[in-house]
Amino acid sequence: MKTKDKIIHAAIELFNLQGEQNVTTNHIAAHLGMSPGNLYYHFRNKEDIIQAIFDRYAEQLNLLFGLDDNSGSESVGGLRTSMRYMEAVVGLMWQFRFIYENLPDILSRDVVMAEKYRQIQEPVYGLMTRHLLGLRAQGILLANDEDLDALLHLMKQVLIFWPAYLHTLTPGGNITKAMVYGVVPRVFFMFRPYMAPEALDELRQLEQYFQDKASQSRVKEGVDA
Amino acid sequence: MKTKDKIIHAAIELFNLQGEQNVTTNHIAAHLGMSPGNLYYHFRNKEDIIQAIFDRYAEQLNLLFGLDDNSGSESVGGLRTSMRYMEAVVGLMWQFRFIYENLPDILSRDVVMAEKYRQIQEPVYGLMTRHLLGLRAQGILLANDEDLDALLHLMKQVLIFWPAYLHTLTPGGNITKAMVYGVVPRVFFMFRPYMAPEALDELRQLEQYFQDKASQSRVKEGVDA
DNA sequence: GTCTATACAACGATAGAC
DNA sequence: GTCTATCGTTGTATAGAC
Repeated sequence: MKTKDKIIHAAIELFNLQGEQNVTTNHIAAHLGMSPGNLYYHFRNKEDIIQAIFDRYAEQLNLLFGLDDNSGSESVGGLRTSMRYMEAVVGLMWQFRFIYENLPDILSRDVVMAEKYRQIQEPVYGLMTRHLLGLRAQGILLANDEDLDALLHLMKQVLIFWPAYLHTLTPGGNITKAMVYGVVPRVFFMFRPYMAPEALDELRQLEQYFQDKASQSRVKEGVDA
Repeated sequence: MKTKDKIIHAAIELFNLQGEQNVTTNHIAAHLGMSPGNLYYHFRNKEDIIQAIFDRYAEQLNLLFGLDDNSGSESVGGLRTSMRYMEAVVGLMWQFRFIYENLPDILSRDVVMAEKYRQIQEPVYGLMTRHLLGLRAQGILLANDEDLDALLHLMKQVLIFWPAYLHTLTPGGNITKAMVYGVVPRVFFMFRPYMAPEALDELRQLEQYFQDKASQSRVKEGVDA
């Protein structure tokens, strides 16, 4: 693994564990048994490191949501696809939780990153809009345009700030992957009043699936920290 | 006005305007045309100032939610009371928005404040639980215990992180009071599927009331910054 | 590429005169 | 109560040898 990658990796780990603001460039270097000077050979400054992490985040996001394949054949998908999206979100939320935990702070400190963030998120919400419209076309979701939009934005806010919310609830401040999975039933709860009765059964199954996931990761907690 | 109060006042203003972490004790002193030494005569350190602000916040919260009057005569109230609560929340969110905008950060930096925060919030959510149960008893709200609890926690998260969410949406990062009012229709939207049909009309009136409020403050924007 | 050593700036906080 | 002056610490970042 290249030194640059090692630094990025260590930075993510320390940021997640101790909070981005509590981790200095010296900490990162020390954690790698490396001199601060060496770190600055590979990165201009701390912001530069965070930006590199953001790029990784964007990469994974595009990959998981299939935003790269410009094959034009975007599968609308049913509730199974919704589930895949939720898994992607939860995975990213865990992997890059320091971003979610201090979003306003990180964005307000660097205008470039704020712009980058919005450009990363935008296509995802385009995709989600099309996905919800698809669910409605299939008769799974029963809602007018206005309600669909409200649901989308509500979901957006709840998802983005879920790690931050967990952070305020836990005294020590350390959240677990199982806790992150806890957002799924909440999102489903918001959609339930708008689900077609026939689809409720499948939704229940998906909810069960996520509950199992949550307990699985509760067992192997710390392994994939 | 006593110097101590002036400092608190200035601190709140600067924190709200520029973000708590971007405001140093020197900035506060300079803003008041005062020496740093003088500021430190009145407060032991920066945390001390923030704690004082927290105490003010708690005071106002207790006042607005009537948590002081231990007369035992807690009026359960209908939707008009819900409205009063919403106004209280929005008002506090605006007045102390820097707290809401960087909650995880502020709490993680100071364990004492984290505990204080939880002790401030707790009775409010007790009150809100009783209020929602009251609405159900009056036939305004139709939901089982589980759904009521889910609604409460969802509302809690949406409200607390509304200013932070707005912060991520606005490029400059400066939010307005009118924008803060925007959370009200979202909260109402979450409850709508569980409202009794007879109550929907009154809900619509309340929504109109808040829309007017929002445009009013849009006009006098900056006056009560 | 990596190290040691160090410059530099910012901020928090204090001492002591008035 | 308020000032001026200043210290100490910490974190960012660079210079220059290896």
